[in-house]
Amino acid sequence: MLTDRQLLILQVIVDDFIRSAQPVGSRSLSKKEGITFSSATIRNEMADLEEMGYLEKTHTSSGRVPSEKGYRYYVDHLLSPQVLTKHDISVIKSIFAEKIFEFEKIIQKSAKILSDLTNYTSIVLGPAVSENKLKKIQIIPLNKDTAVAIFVTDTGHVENRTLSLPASVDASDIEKIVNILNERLTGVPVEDLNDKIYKEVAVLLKQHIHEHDVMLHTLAQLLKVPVTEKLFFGGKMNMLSMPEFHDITKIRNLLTIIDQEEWISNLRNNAKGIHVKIGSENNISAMEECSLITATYSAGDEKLGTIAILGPTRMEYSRVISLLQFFSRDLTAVLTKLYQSE
Amino acid sequence: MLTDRQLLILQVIVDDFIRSAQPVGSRSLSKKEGITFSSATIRNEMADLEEMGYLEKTHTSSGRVPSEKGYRYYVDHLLSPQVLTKHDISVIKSIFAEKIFEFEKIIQKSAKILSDLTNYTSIVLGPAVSENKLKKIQIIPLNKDTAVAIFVTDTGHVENRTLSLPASVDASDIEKIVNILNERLTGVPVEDLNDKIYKEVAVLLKQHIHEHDVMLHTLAQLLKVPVTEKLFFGGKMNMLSMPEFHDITKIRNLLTIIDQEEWISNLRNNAKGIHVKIGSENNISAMEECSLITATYSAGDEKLGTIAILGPTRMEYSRVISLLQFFSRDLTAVLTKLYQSE
DNA sequence: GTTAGCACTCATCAATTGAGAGTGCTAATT
DNA sequence: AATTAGCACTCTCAATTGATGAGTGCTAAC
Repeated sequence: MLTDRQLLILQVIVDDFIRSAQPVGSRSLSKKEGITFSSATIRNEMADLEEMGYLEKTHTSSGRVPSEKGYRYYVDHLLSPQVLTKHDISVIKSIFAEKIFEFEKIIQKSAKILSDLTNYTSIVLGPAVSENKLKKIQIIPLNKDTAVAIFVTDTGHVENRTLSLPASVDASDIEKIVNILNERLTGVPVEDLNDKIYKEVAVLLKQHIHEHDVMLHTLAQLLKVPVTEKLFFGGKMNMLSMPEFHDITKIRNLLTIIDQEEWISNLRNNAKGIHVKIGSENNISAMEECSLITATYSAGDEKLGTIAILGPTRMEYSRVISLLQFFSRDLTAVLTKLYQSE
Repeated sequence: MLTDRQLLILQVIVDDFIRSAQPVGSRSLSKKEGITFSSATIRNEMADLEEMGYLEKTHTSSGRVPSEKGYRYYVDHLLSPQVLTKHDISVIKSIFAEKIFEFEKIIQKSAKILSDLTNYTSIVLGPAVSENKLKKIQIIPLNKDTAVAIFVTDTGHVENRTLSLPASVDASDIEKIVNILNERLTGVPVEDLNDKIYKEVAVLLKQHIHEHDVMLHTLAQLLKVPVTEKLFFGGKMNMLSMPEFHDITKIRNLLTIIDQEEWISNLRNNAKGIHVKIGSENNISAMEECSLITATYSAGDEKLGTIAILGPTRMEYSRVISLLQFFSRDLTAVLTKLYQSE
């Protein structure tokens, strides 16, 4: 167990390192406010903290730097919640100031503002479309053998696909198909559409449409294409200013990873609330020097999406957590009000 | 005017510098194949070329580097068209191999493949939506005071907006509105929609709809939001590997510019054919060490979009131009075949 | 238990050096 | 008159050195 003095020293080291990105030495530490003991004492304590794995040295005679374990302890036990400034609050409120409510615009703006406020990279995930329920399907012919299929979900998400029509299918057929689809598929979650098509729609198509097998195949093809999940970034380039990423190859790896959407979609599975992943906890080698703080937002009780801030492990945890907390609460309030009118 | 020997020297210097990124000295040049004169002669010629502005020195006793003027001359007069390898050709052909024709997918894939083939950054612009003609408008209510408006254009582009409905507007009103809109606006270029709404639709709304003024205002609001032009990037991070961009701040400026879409939309105004912009010809300070090669693609005679490759001024002009030429011809052929069936 | 003191380590910076690649100029060669 | 060999000179780059300073660990004194 850590003594009070060790906790204090750990906290001050982490705070200082977060601010300066420089290893913290015993002498400079001893001069800090609130530190009443000498540098020698601090050295002894530091040695103990290092042995326990909370601190590290960059080379034999450098100051100490927090280890991942150190950050983890700091986040779990030593974090003093930061009070947001009036400016922070007003900037966040400004996101919701616009009159026309366009969900996509809101989360896009959120990504921008969160990265500006933190100077880190922000990632905002929209509601998982695959869980949305279908509201309406339309098929709009463009010319004699191409058409656009449009799917609208209950949250207002619009998905569209181009399809090629069999030569023998005419306008009245399409009308019939669209009617069947809407009748059978309205209210069905997007992820179940493919199933339903085969189970329920196939039979009806057979009864009413000449080229039912070709059409069935075409429709199924359309639904195979994964839906475009809404996803916005802010401040991708902020990482370039961090001293820990002065190395071109590191930056390259990191930015390349950021652009890959696989790991991001995993964020959707996060439980409600705020989560902090530090360094290797992210399980991605290019992100070993990064921390990721995620929060969720909801409408009523239903979790809709996720907001994340990506920064160096030397991240302002306290500030970012406060910002995310405040932002997610605000966004949830707005969305709850909006959707309860349904 | 330049002598044949000066032309030869200029060409070899540019070729060599493109390959190595190292200043070219007279001695190493004299050993090159096809060079039959001594290093001293070359030094004299180099001095002349420098005086005329085709070459530069990085410092007093370094080798020579092509100047912008040098590159310009090289591109305009010395370029030997590069023959594409079988591999290049088959990779490009593979873009069009898929059966389902989804335009967006094709240009997205094109961006990826062009950046892989060149190791530069590729930018692919879809057809200018604002010139598309409206095919169909739909308004789909989500709940009692929100709805989604969907616009489909003749090229199959789908644009959607969320709108809030005045309380007094009911389903039958919406149906009427949609009918009026479709009757009056089908075939109208997207960029003229706003005009037409006021000129023609306003009157009709007044006759048939109670809340015509609110609805008119809402509709006009919707059309004010700029359309989302299709735009895809490939290999943004390729620039990080170029020796000329080893400097973090340069990279930061460049990547930040790339992400801004203003300058890219200007590319739409390009005339048909291939264009090369070298360094400061781009009129963007962060791109002073970059060249941009653009090509257009069409369907039949109608220009649809633009493809661009962004690389360092020390770019493999010959290869990139050949690739773009081949690619744009192929894409145009595919699109022409597709749209002539209308 | 705490701290002063000291020997020691290591990074960083500036100055120095030598090698190498390159130039410009001049004088000799063709 | 054009070309080239030769040479002095310039500049970069990498390696070396030494001084400085921030830091540590340990020991002995408080």
